[in-house]
Amino acid sequence: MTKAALAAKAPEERRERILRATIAVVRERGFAGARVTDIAVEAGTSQGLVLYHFGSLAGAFAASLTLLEDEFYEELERNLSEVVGPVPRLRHIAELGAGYGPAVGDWRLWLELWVRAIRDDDARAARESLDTRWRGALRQVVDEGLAARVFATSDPKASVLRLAALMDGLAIQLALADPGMTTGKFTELWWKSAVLELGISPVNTATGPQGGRKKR
Amino acid sequence: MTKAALAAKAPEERRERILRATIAVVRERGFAGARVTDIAVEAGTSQGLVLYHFGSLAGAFAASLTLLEDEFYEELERNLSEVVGPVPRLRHIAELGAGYGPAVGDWRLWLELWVRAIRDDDARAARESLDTRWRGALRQVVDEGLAARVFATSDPKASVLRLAALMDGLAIQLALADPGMTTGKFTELWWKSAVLELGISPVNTATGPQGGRKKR
DNA sequence: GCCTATCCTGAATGACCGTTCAAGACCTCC
DNA sequence: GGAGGTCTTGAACGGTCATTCAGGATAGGC
Repeated sequence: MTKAALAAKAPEERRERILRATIAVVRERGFAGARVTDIAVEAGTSQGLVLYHFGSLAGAFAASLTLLEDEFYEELERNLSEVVGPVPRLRHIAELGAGYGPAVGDWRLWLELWVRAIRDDDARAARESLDTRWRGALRQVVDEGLAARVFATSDPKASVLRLAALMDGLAIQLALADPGMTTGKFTELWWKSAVLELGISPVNTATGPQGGRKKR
Repeated sequence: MTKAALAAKAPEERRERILRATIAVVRERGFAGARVTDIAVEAGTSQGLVLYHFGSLAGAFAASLTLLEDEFYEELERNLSEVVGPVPRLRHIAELGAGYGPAVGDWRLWLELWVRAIRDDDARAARESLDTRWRGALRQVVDEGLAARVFATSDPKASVLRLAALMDGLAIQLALADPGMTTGKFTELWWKSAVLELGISPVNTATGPQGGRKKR
């Protein structure tokens, strides 16, 4: 049965490989430039199989969005759990945005998603869900900070909205490699706004003392 | 000669009409969805003429970007001159972003430009120029305010960067009609940030007294 | 060990669309 | 008033894909 079980999983694995390939290709060429053939090659299968599983190219796009959502959620949670205490956590978020990984590529993917969301309902739903979740996470950190009295804001919801929007706006410049924008500047610009927005006192600004990053 | 002069202008007028049509079509369908035929129909001419003037569809896109830049500059200047004094001017900017016109459509065009800028050099150059100019205008207002001692910031450049980025970020939500985002909220969220960022005292917050909008 | 449903392939199909082109209109300048 | 350039047209061309399809492989149930 072990062999059977493994074998039974094969089609499912193929399917997922195609979804990952779809995301990779979109990241590379954008929705507008992604071809069925590109996806098939990237996934190491045939065009036919892409269509067999998802019915159409648009279907593959749509399906890949839900994978994207799932992974985003997962990674977000993993990332935030790495760090304790509202201030370090917020600082961590500032650094996450700049990303230690292939952040520029990721932000480009985000831009692609925004534009697709203008005209495609699946994309619209996905980006809305992603954004809501993301703002929710930020909100949670803010609430923690308020409860601990290290943050102060009269309108947490508005503060979160602004901080989230600021990150998107800075991300555009990062994604487009605007001259003068670097990951370091990204982090510092956002962090400074967060400090201002949430009335974090300079005493609390240092990340060292009350918690801090675990590593990396 | 009057008739001759008018006639001589005709080709040039056609050309410009095509460029405007190009922008209109891109606004409507995005770069990815804009066809030569769409542009021709929108401009009331033939496909052939579009290619005759601009060599290729990409050429028409590129040329339309410079028209876009020109008009953006012009409108920006016109808009800012409508109002005097740093605080009212800043407030005016907050309202401009939300736009009393077809702002949502315009922001969508902006999104399109951002994504195209990822892979197309003309678009990259255009958006960079647009953005630089825009930040320059904001900077000028900030400097005015600093000189008049109604604004206070330790790092005007960073403040401008943040306020510009925040506007872009909020614009995404406006463009995508994120539930809960309206033009009114857009203005207020941004304005509140500007007040915080530039240390505008509540006394100066009211737009009425020392200058204010002219009308509309 | 066959049978059937699922999975998979890649060649064939056909639509779409950018670009080319041959022809004609129109203007200007001589 | 006509020669020669610039404009303008729309039909024809050719390339690029998404999608279809006919046929195989594979595997689990009988």
